[in-house]
Amino acid sequence: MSAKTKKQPRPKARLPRGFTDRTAADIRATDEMMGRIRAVFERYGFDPVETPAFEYTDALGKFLPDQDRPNEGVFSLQDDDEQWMSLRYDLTAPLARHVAQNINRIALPYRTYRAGWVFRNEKPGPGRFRQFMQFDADTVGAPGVQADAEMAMMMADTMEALGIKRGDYVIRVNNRKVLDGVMEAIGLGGEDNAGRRLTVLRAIDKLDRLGIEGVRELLGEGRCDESGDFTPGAGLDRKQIDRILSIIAAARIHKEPDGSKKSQNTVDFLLERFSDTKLGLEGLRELGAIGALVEASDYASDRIIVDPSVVRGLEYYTGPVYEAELLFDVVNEKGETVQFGSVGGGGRYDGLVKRFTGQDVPATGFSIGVSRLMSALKNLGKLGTDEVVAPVLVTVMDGDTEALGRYQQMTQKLREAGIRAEMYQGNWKKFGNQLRYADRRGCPIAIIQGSDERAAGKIQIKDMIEGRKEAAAIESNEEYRAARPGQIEIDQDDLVAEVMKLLAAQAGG
RNA sequence: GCGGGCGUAGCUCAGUUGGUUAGAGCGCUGGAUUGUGGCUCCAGAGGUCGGUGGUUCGAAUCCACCCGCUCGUACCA
Repeated sequence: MSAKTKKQPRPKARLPRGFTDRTAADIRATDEMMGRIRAVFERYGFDPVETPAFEYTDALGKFLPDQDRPNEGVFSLQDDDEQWMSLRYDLTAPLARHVAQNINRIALPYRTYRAGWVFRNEKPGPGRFRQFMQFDADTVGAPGVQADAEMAMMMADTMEALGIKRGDYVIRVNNRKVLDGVMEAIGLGGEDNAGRRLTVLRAIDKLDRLGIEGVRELLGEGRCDESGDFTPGAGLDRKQIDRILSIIAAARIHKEPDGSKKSQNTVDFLLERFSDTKLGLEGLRELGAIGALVEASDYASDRIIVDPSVVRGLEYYTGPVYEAELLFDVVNEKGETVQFGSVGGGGRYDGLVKRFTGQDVPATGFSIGVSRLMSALKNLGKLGTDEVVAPVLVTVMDGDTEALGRYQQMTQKLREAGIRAEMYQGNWKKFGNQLRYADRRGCPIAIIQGSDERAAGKIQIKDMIEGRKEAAAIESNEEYRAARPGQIEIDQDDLVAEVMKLLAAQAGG
């Protein structure tokens, strides 16, 4: 036996991990969601703009393309001119590139939105994919906190446009300057401590999952998880830890529902204790201004609140940061309760355009995790309830060209009347298979015309839904096959009218 | 990265103390029941037993290493 006759191994039908196929229901649900989000953004006066999935790697971030791969975390490849290109990992960095490149043509402040797939080359997990969709809005060239306040309000409106009730979500607002100020005050300022500051921020970011005690461990010596793995901490002493914990606890202290003053109370509380650095004071004043702005439009207390524990994407944010959080529990397919937490967030990134142009172009924006939010909404029953009706199936009794032409003509007539319709394309010789197909596909109606009906100028139309009910009572096979449940005979000239009538009756009942 | 669990047909799994051509159910395809969804019956396709090396007369089974999946943890501009 030569190698030629040896069977070649077949490729395995499998997806790269962290990627997923989208079903018809997912696609339709996403389209519906995106339509609602878009309507809100348009109403706020934002215009769409789109950038491609690939960017030159240096435009995305901070990398040196002189290694085998520019950076973990992004998918990169080398173009035929040996330049490194990467798939975008968010929509903000490409927007900064677009604005920098077209700065002379764009009227600032530039209010813009876009949706698109982003890619992260990271280890995936449940609900975490390596390709997912984001929907972003940004205001570029707006230095004032009113732009940040408006973003938070638009996020709130978007949540409600998606059917999430007030009280089922909250927009939390913080300011990076506040935490930076505190860290400066406890001796973590300066270049030397950049690494420790990052460790501190990461520890705070885990508050939701690990609780206050877990964060305390991570701020100190470190934490040992249940698998025995040890995470080194920031190595702060007790006084420093208490100082940081007291600020992130401030939001909880002011959780009593005493109405619209909540955010102002939090800010006042923080001003009393944490205004010992210039940076921190500036941050708190900005937070106070945002609180006053959202309160003026009546978004305070139950929709947008100040919360000093919000950290967000650490690298490029320079001022206010905000995060949309779902407050209800979601039960997944396995019946487990999942806390969805953050479904979107953003903040001010004053330095991103400057990377390209050297000029200050302050900007603020946010991103909605469409895929994540969709699975939450799906579980909540807010989407996919009104299903698309499957097509009417025109069955095939005779497979010669002339007969096929007649069936095709019926199908076209239905389509011309605006009815979803298809002619059976499988093995027509097994009529049972045709109805089985119609059944599984969820077809509402099957159209049947054999030689008997044709000779009489008739057509049988079968109500698949009614037929299923009637068939359930039948036991013997002979009877079952003879019964033709749910079926009526009509004049073939009345096909379209009768189908429309039946569809309307099904939709009504 | 680190730690735990798991790899046999498209899916869910069985496979004796190591023993001959590796099985089942579901699904798929074709057929029977005059031209009707469920039911029943017949037939068929589908497997480098995750990979490589070793022990052995003989390995899906035992050993080593590797790979993959999965859960936790870390990372996530």
